[in-house]
Amino acid sequence: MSASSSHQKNTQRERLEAREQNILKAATEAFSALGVDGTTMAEIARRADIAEGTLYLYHKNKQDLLAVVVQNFWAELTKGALIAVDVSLAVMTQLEQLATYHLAALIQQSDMVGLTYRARLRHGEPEYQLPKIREYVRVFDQIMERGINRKELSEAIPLWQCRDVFYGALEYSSRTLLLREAQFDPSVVKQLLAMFQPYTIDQTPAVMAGQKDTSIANRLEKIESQLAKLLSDRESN
Amino acid sequence: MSASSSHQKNTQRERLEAREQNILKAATEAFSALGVDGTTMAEIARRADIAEGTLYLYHKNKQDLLAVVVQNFWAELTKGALIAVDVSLAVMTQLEQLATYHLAALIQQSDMVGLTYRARLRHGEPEYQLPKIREYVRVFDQIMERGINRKELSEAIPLWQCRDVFYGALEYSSRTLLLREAQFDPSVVKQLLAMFQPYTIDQTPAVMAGQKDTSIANRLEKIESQLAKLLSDRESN
DNA sequence: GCGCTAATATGATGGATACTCATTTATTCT
DNA sequence: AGAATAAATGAGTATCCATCATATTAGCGC
Repeated sequence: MSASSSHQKNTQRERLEAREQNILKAATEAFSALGVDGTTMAEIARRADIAEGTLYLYHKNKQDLLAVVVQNFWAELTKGALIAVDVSLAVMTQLEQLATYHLAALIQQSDMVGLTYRARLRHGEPEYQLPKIREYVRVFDQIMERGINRKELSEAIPLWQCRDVFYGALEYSSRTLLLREAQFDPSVVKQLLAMFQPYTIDQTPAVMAGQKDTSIANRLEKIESQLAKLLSDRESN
Repeated sequence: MSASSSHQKNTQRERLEAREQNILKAATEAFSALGVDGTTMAEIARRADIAEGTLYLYHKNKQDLLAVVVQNFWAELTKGALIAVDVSLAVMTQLEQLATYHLAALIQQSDMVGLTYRARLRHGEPEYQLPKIREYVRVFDQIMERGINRKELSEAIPLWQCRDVFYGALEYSSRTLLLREAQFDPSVVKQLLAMFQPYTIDQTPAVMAGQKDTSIANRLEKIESQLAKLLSDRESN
């Protein structure tokens, strides 16, 4: 019996955890499918197979439950982002990986993005941002910080401004892509990265610059120096 | 009395219009101050000095009233934007004017931006955008279109992608500025414009190009003219 | 001015729902 | 096993959106 009892204790804890997860899953699916206003607490309880009152043992109110759902979404997104980015590669490549992952995720899970807007609107607290979202955005910051540390990115612009342009452009792009019912479009990422090209610092040392470097800045620089040489040669003649 | 009667008819129409405006004003202030969920239809009716039922003669339901409030906001914003932009100036200057106006307005009226997110979330219709918002965004498009027509902007990038980066960056910047409780920051606009510099086509003739211009377009142009000169010299020799 | 019709306004009422709480059920501890 | 504690329940309450039968007002021919 003591073994059975300890086993029961275990399953009890597990059951609580499982119930918590059940509620989260039920709420996520309901909110996602029916919208916040279209989802009643009764419906969530029904889907989680518990009584309505039980919901309030786990979450203070509907708004709180929504916040948990949304936070969970962004936490998962952060996990995925960290996997999608290969830290060993060039920083611009990392940015491309993250941008691609981000844009695709936002489009694919646009309903969750909608819920996010709704969850942010707590009244009273002045423009509060959910911690898990902040954490996600930090993934962008970290890559750019890394770029500066590795001297692959110019320090000319404040990091947060770079991040705002990058992140904001992607977020809005996902909205317009959805509006035109379009799928993920890699050219959006390409163009955005191109705009950051001027702030990159080329890593290939002059010695091993045998292979082509197609960055515009580099090609221009090479042409300019060649021209300058030609002109000075001409003058000396 | 016929004069009085016609006058009354007039004031009657005016009273209807005035009542409409009263409701709009009351709803705007209430939503803005108390949030959507914090505002009851009774409260709006009280502020507009009418009975609750009367509200429904002017607006189908709460969500509809919110939509009207939000649409009105963006319509006003569009008016202001058209005034803030001087069409006779260089396109990049127009973009700077619009960006400045836009960023300042979003920060100053952040509550309305919050309401906008809420109004967009009609369930059923798939990711619908309010027409007045679309109209506002078109102001951005028009400037860029003008830039291409005037050969001040490169056609290299699809216009809508440019617009997305520009608009999205500003929208997100306003959010982060609010989060750090900062005021309007002109450097945000400056930096954003700088990122579009590579896509501008310089208008100043080569003669007055004394001062350094590091834009890629300009450097290219200079190279081209130098090359042309070299070649023509070679031929004449 | 006066009735008649149409338009407009009202607020009591219904229905729905978020949240509470007294009671019941399950689990833990001795 | 039995007391004590924790968890779950669902009927009940307050609130709020939206409706609708009724009341008020305006328009208009005479």
